[in-house]
Amino acid sequence: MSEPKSDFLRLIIERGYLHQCTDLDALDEQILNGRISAYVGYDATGDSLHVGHLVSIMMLHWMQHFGHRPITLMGGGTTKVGDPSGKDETRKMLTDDDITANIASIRRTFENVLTYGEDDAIMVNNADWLDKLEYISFLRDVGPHFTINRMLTFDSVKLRLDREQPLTFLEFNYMILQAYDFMELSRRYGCLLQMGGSDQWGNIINGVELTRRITAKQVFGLTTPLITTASGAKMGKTAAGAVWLNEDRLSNFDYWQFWRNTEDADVSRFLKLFTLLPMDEINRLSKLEGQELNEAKKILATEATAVIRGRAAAGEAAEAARKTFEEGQSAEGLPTVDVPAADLKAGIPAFSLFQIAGLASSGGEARRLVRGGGARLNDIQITDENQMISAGDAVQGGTIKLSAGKKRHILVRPV
RNA sequence: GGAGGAGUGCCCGAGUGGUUAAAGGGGACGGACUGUAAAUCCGUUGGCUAUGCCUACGUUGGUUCAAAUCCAACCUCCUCCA
Repeated sequence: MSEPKSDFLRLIIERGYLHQCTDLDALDEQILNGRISAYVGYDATGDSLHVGHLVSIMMLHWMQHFGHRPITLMGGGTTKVGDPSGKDETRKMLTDDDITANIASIRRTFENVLTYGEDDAIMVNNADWLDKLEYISFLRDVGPHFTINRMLTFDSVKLRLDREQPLTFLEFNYMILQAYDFMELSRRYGCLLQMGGSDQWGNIINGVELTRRITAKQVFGLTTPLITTASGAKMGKTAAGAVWLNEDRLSNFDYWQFWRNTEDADVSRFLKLFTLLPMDEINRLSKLEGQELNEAKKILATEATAVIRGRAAAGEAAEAARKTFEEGQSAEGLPTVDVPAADLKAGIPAFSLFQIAGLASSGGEARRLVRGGGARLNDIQITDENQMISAGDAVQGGTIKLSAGKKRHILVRPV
């Protein structure tokens, strides 16, 4: 395949977003011909996406950047069915209310990255059409285009069957519905392209083929690589769990810290994937070595945070980090936990307060933290796990700073 | 349907009557060293109203002073045969 001519494809290749594409040359031509619409589907199982979704979100952003129309498809309908990919167990069923709330919550993240509007990015919910499907007519329209033989060869199905894990008929239908989504988006919005992670390749292909067979239109699929860290770990796993994109799940400070703690070997790649910095700037930063590379990491952290949390939030997080780590003082931008003033007045044992602050998941863990010498109160090491901490320990600003290790800091605020 | 094997802590995996909250490894957390990196080294790693108590080795019941370990039934998975 020749070097693409469109800015969009050139950029995503240069920045490392491309894994596979159904027909790169033809897609390139379509993009050159004018504005296209492209979509990525997101599950509505949770109330926030996490960094694992970030690559595809960036793709949507770049789409819009180059004047195309990104569509965020929320799986309000498919979530009721459950994607069997990569799972051995059937998911618990969510209610319509849960799903609606999840979609609203996820949308808040997207609003920082995309511009929504009549003629801009749109968010659609596949429940809008899936909920209304009539079984027999749906079967007659779509059913003939899928053979069971082929469906059984798809990894999402095959893996489950190979392990003799139950796969319900409900879940078995997931891939058909996802394929149907693509066709529906093609019909409704002239959507030409579906993007997604490499694990979605099979599902995407189904949509491309179904659309071709029923509407005789060529649509395209494009996948992004699975991003792992240089050490081989899947990205975005921390002790606290996933690295959430929603602020109410993970503070701006902690989100910034996640990027700040990137391994040296990942800095260049992550700058390309997760920031909007121009390539010559990234190339310059990538040349930094040793201690200087820390500057690149700070830029990575701030820029990556700015994309998802906004420029202001990124700046505050960077400033809070600077004060905390470079000047060693407690800063306002640190994550804060509210504790009833009455409780604090009476005094709370140190181990208990660490647990309340979320720095330890159990009292025992908090006690161990203290015993190991990793617990600090207002930057002074705590030696007695039962030490009472009370309102009198509040410093300027009326908050109490707790630290677990060198990197995790929390301000406790009496309310 | 028949024969055999297996189910252990977050994960992998050792353990075949008491000294087992359960070896070892991974992961994670803390400490040292650094650059808020990696690598390395040290420590910790079920819960609690905590020098004690409670809960844990697929499930339920049983034997025993004492069970992850023995017995029975059941559930699940793997291999071979039909």
